[in-house]
Amino acid sequence: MFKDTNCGELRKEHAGREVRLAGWVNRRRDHGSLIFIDLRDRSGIAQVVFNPQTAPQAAKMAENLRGEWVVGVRGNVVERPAGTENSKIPSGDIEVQAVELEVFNESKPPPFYVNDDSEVDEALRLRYRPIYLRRQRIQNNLVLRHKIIQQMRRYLDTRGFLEIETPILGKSTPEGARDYLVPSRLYPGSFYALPQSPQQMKQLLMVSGYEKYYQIARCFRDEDLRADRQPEFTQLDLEMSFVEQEDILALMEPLYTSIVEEVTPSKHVTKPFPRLTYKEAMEKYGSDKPDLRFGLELTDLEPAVRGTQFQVFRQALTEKGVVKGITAPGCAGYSRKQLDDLTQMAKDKGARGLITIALEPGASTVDSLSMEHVRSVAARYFTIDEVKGMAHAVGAKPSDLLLIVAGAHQMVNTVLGALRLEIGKRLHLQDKDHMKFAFVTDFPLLEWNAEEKRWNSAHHPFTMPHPEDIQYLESDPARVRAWSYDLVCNGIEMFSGSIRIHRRELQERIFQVLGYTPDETKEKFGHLLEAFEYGAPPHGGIGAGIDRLAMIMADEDNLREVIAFPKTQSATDLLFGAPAPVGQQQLQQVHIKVSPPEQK
RNA sequence: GGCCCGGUGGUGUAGUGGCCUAACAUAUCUCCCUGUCACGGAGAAGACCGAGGGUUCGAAUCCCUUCCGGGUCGCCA
Repeated sequence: MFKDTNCGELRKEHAGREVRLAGWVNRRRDHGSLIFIDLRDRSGIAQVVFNPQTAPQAAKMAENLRGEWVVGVRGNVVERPAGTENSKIPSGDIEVQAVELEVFNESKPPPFYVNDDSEVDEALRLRYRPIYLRRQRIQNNLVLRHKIIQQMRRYLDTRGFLEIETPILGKSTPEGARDYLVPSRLYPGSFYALPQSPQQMKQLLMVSGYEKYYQIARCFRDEDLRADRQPEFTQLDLEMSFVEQEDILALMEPLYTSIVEEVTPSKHVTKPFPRLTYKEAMEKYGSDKPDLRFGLELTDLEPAVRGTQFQVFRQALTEKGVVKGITAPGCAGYSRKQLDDLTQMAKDKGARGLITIALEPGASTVDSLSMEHVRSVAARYFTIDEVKGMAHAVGAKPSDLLLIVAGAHQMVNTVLGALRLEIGKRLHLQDKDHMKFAFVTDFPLLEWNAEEKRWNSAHHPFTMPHPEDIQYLESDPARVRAWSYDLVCNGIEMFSGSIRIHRRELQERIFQVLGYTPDETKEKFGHLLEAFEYGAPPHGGIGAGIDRLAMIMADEDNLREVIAFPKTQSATDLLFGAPAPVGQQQLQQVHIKVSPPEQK
């Protein structure tokens, strides 16, 4: 070993000891003859002093050191002279007086600063990833990620779970995201697909009697990227036999609370996790993954405006739509521009428009409001009682702003949900140190795909319908609730899971509702259906995004900061240059002929 | 595929029609400095403004095309 001590672990107790350190030159302070080096390794930083009087040769060499050179130092740990301690670093009470210096490797000036957290162009972060990964911040993030995964393994191991690996080379299945394909050399024209998740594999493991399975599984989806979506990502994939929904939730809640408590104790977790049904989530928050760190709930305003003369509301109500609103506290003073921005946002999400009503602070209470305190483009259509009624309903006070959307039920919820988040953001109601988890249950089993004119699985086709609703599978598919559940946190989906179907007949019925012919079903899912004929236990599980969990625990707003080697938004790897063309010979081996894309 | 934002010395920014022969900070190089810790001081070098085309007497700045990065809608069972 070139080192016997980690830089960041040196403390007062080590004074008097001779140590060998090795690491990178984080900073150099050259005082002419005295030279200070901040030496950095994974553990942190230690100050090394080169004194020409005590170690002339090392001091001479030290004059040439520059940032990011890799060096080894032999020296003596001493307490710093009184008054020169540095309280900013843990090893700041001591320093190492160098006796001997060895340069393992020099470094060109790095393409960006390693020793601070300054902004770096994303392309540079990716192009020079090995250097970017030296930064303290991302090292912390990767350590945090490691700890999350360790806690998962620890927790599940003590509860009798087995970690079992499943293949990466699998078979393409319909439904879901676009697959990444891998051509077969031995079978011309045939392809493997990389798993979108090990869903069917883990269900088969249940059939095999493993009862409690998990895996830290890499998943692949060939869809467009987002700040919180990479083409390959990591899931905690988990499945259990002989369980009901309640058993899974009871297992998962302590897992997540223990992760946060162990890994980021400074963050606050609300226990127990609140639960809401999909319906409640949509009605109150306009989202199936609500951010519960703040209120501003959506409220039905129909009772307050039932008799209104305002045509927009009347029409919405006659057409079986709804009128709902939220309060933006203290926003009555919003400018025309700010209101226009909100209106535009509402329109982008599908609303015909947005009704804003500013309650100016002139009145002391809602009841003492008069029309002169009400600022709204629709003011002249409302009676003061209607305004008061709406204000009471959404809990608004003078100086607040009401945002109201009328129209089709679902659209109104979605639009107000987006506005709610926007107001929450503007008013800084999203506390990063609060991990507000919640379970969302009772999702619909199916969703109508208007484009393809057929029913899609809301979760996936293996989800167990609510037993009470099975009778409506064919007659009223939209009415069927699923035995599925999500965990959300701060407006982000943390995991998604369900109780699965374990009987062939029911699974076949579902495929039929999804529009598959018996032949297609047999061809695409025969292996699973067959397995169900040999004693499949009731089972269920989850798939949990590990990258996203790490992201919010690390206070990052982009997945790339918690992944060592991420891809760009256009799914390229700027470090390796992937994807890249391959030679003719390689293509021939896998029987691929490339046809160039059509010219525009 | 649509929409939006960005690309200026190594890095991060400023400059949005003439004052730009492009500014500032930092990094780099040279010299000085024995208690600094984002050390300090003096000096030097370094970009023709992502690329191509156009408008104009004049373009980093306006327009078009294109490349790259980012955000977002669609998409993501």
